[in-house]
Amino acid sequence: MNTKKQAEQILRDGHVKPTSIRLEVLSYLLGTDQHPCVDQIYLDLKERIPTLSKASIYNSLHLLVEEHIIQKITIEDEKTRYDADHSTHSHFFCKGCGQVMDIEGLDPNDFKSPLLKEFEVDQIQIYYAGYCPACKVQKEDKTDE
Amino acid sequence: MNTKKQAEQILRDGHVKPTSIRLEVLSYLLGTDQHPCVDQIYLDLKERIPTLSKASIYNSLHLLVEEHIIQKITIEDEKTRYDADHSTHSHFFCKGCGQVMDIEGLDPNDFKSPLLKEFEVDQIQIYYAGYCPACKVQKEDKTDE
DNA sequence: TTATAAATTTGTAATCATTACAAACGAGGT
DNA sequence: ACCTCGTTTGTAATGATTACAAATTTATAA
Repeated sequence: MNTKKQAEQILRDGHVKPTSIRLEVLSYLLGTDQHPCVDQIYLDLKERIPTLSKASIYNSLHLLVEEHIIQKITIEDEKTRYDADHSTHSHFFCKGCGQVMDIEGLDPNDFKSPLLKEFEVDQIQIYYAGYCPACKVQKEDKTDE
Repeated sequence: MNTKKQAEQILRDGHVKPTSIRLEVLSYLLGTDQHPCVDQIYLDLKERIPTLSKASIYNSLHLLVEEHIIQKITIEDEKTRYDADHSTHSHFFCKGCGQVMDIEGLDPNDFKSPLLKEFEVDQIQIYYAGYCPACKVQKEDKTDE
């Protein structure tokens, strides 16, 4: 559970200088499955690093995305979320609780349309929207109370 | 090729009052495969309707999305695009020319992960990012000239 | 260690898409 | 023609993101 060590290794492997803020941001992302937005990352890290600036979060995130170490999730249009897992997997956005969760169990090769033969595909993002199990039940029970 | 008539029919079928701006917006979307953003729609329609306000474009688009007549495309994070085709199909975003194009030839049923059994899935969006055939060639030829 | 250069981080101001909202407008019914 | 209600408009507010210069830290060389 040493995300700091893990982060340092990933940065070195990617030939990105492991500065303090980069380590903090990547380590934070490695330690959560919540797909946080910039504000969430900022507020949580700010508690331990009072001098932290939001611009630094943006700097680090942009660099990490460019270097393909993390990925952007643009499932909602108001704000961008970030994910330390840059492999091809899909996300579910719950309209009820607003959470974004990982959906596994899909083979990325299923998404290679023959129409893409002539394209260079760098990234595949699959988004589902709807209601997660908990919110679905709650919605159906809205006749009570 | 009468997108105005088509738009009117779709609005009536969806029990949405076919006001002038709604007809203009839906008709515009039906007549293009460019997945335009709000500004594009606004600028193009403004030429024929000088009194047009951007707020009206937002009003109409929001209503049409709510009524499932069109769909939002949030493949880029700076701006939202819109598509009159609300069926499940995928989009390719070209990092070279910035275009968003439709990719057909994928069966939506392939995307039903067993993990989603307990979920209520309202929408599936599949995004590819990379380089389209034209931009791919151009990129590879960058040694010339 | 100290001096110097380079990169990073910070704070603030600017930008830009989107939202909020009140006033003006327009179609349908009386 | 008048009234009413929903639509459209214009403008101001919001909020995420970007730009950028100053302050700070890190790396390098003497």
